[in-house]
Amino acid sequence: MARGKVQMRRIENPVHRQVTFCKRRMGLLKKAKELSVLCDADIGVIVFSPHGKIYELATNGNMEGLIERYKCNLPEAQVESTEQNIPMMQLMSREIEMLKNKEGILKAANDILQERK
Amino acid sequence: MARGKVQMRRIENPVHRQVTFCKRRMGLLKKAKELSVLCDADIGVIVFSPHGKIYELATNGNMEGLIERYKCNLPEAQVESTEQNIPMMQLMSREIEMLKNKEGILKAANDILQERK
DNA sequence: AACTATTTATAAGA
DNA sequence: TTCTTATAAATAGTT
Repeated sequence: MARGKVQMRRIENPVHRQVTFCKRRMGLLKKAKELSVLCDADIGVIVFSPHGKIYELATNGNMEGLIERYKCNLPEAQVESTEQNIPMMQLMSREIEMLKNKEGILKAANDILQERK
Repeated sequence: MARGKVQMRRIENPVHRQVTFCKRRMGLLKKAKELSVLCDADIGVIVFSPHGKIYELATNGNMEGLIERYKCNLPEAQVESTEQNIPMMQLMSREIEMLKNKEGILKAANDILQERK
């Protein structure tokens, strides 16, 4: 956003990524607080870093309460949502599968380009 | 933030407040998406409007899962985290990270090839 | 962590 | 709500 546009994709350089994460995370939480104050809204933000560290903001000071309120307002059927009961391991399995698929697609694209060269 | 600074307090004019709510809400969600993509983070945002309407974003596409993950990582909850699953979860975390790195390398290779073409 | 050149977000107006 | 535009704010690259 400054001194050059940024491409909307994962920053590969770990140092650069960490710095940007820190800067933008602060920016995001600031924006959330501002929206909350200016417009009288309740806002919850949860951020999981790539390494699993959690950063959070609940403008009403209570994330648990905010989550409860969120769940109470979900369309009826979701109370017994299966998603809620899916163990973490299953979620991770899905992510791994998705990433492997992506990898396959990228490799294929790569191969095609190399042949043309 | 433009054509005049804004005071950090509730906007009293209802029309003005509604317009600002709409604009800034979109801005907040955009920022959250950007942070997620650039820095490989999972982010959940829940916004309750003053009238109780809910706006939400879960960058992994699943707010329920994100909330579960959040709850699992709360200090109180960590006690009941079954030790049995920890080693497997760590292995899976590593695999996910490795796959993401691979993805980045492949994308970069792809870009280089495309430029040469 | 601080500094700026730029990009982005957005307040006010239409 | 949507568009425009002047200006405030955020931030990418650098030191």
